[in-house]
Amino acid sequence: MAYWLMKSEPDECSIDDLARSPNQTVPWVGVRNYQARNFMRDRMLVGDGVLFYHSSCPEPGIAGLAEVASTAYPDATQFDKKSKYFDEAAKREEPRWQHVDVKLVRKTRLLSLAEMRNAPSLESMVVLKRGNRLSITPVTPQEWRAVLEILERE
DNA sequence: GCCAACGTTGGC
DNA sequence: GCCAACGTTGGC
Repeated sequence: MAYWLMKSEPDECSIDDLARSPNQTVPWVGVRNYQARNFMRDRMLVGDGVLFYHSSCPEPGIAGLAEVASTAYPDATQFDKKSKYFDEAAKREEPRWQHVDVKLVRKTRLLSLAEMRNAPSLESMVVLKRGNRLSITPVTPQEWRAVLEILERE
């Protein structure tokens, strides 16, 4: 059992969008970074914990808890010329991009980026490291518990 | 809109 | 393999 933080722009898919999706599940399409892809392809298992994070928005932060709901499979948008995620270098017989499905566990209060930065127990989180831009980052069990503990305080 | 940080591309 | 140029991310 592993834990992850996954960034989503609320304009694209917010925690409420996730809650309204069929089975409260969305395919995590559009990742076009090899390191993030490799996490999904090589390390994610069904049931892994996910911190659902809102990025590139007025109030960035953790907006809910989710879980990995599938192992990785090819991202259809890489072959779709009309998609903004189209990748003309991707071949059907050798898909370059893969993704997992993510299912809502529960919406939480927003644990803002500022509050995350202020929490000593979250200091080691990869997502808070200077210059980090990865949209998917590993979370340690200790960090996961610390996030839950902070959320339970209110 | 700015800009730091980092990833990717492509010439050599 | 090096590295400059360029593109993207994402907080502010």
